[in-house]
Amino acid sequence: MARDASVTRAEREARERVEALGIDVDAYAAVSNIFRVANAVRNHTERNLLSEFNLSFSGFTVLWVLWVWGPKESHALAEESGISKSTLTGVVKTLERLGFAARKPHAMDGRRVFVQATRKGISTMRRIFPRFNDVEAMVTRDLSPTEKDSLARLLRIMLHTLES
Amino acid sequence: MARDASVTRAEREARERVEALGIDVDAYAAVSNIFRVANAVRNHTERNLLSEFNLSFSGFTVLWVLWVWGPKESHALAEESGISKSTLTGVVKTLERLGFAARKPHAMDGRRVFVQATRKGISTMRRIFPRFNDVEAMVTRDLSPTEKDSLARLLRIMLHTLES
DNA sequence: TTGAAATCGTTAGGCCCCGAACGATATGAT
DNA sequence: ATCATATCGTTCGGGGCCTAACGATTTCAA
Repeated sequence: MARDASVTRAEREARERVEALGIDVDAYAAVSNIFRVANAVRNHTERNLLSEFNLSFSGFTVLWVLWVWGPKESHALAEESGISKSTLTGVVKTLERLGFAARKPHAMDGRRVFVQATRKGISTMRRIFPRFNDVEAMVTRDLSPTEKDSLARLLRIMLHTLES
Repeated sequence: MARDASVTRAEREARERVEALGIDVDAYAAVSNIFRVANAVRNHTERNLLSEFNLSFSGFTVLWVLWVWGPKESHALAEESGISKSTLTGVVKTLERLGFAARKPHAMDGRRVFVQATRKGISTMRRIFPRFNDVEAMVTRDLSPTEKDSLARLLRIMLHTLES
């Protein structure tokens, strides 16, 4: 089947409803499709892969960060995972219950806490990540390598805009 | 300032850690950046705009669908909003409490329920949406119109892939 | 016409999500 | 040495998010 880049029905309806308001339609189309894709991929991954390991998407993300970066302090781990400190507290509790991560107090500073992946957490990530990447490859299978690269590049520009 | 499309520190670290595993790096970069941007924009919007109206991002989305499409049955409204039926039940409760939406029983079928935006909901959307679009324009301000269009097009291809 | 099957929206249970407030700890100026 | 200030991670309260199970209703075949 030829790949399909046509505007979805929802998007078309929305355009008509909103056209009169002096809206930046290009910006709307770009951003709303980011949400749609993120939502769809997240749900697909949770249902078809992560549920098998009792991991939420956030749990997976946090464990992934620990795997890539090694032990991290809570505030940095939350920042890197894109969630708040208070959310991280709950997610780490879940990861501890599953045996995937552990807390470690800071030697010099009684306020700080390190979080690290356990051996079980690491070996689990080694099993999950290739399959997670299979999903990433699947959802981008109708894009050429150049287009994937271009997509990532455009999104990176947005990230830098947001950070400034 | 010249716009910045450089690879973020996190992404660079991840690549090094993961390179050995035979990973599709282009797919990884594209998908992970979609999540990063979606997360950042969602949080920014909730904090700086929607909180003013006591709306969550989902509440906004549902109200937006009702505004664009008019009254809808629950299952279709959930589908269109990208959330489950059970989540919708809670979100509509909140919208009702805020006076933005109302339930209406189906005349012929006792199982079905219509949800519609109230006058207050509609007038509120007319105030919010242009400001929401301002955010969309802001986060894409470093992309040319052609690039925004290209971004939306690539994402649409992914959406169609996911739906098939 | 009646009973099994399908289809609604809701509820139950468990986790994620945030901001605000809190207690514990550390820092730094006096 | 002390005490105000800053900075940790956690708790609290209120929503959002899912799947599974449920009650109510409708459909349709026997």
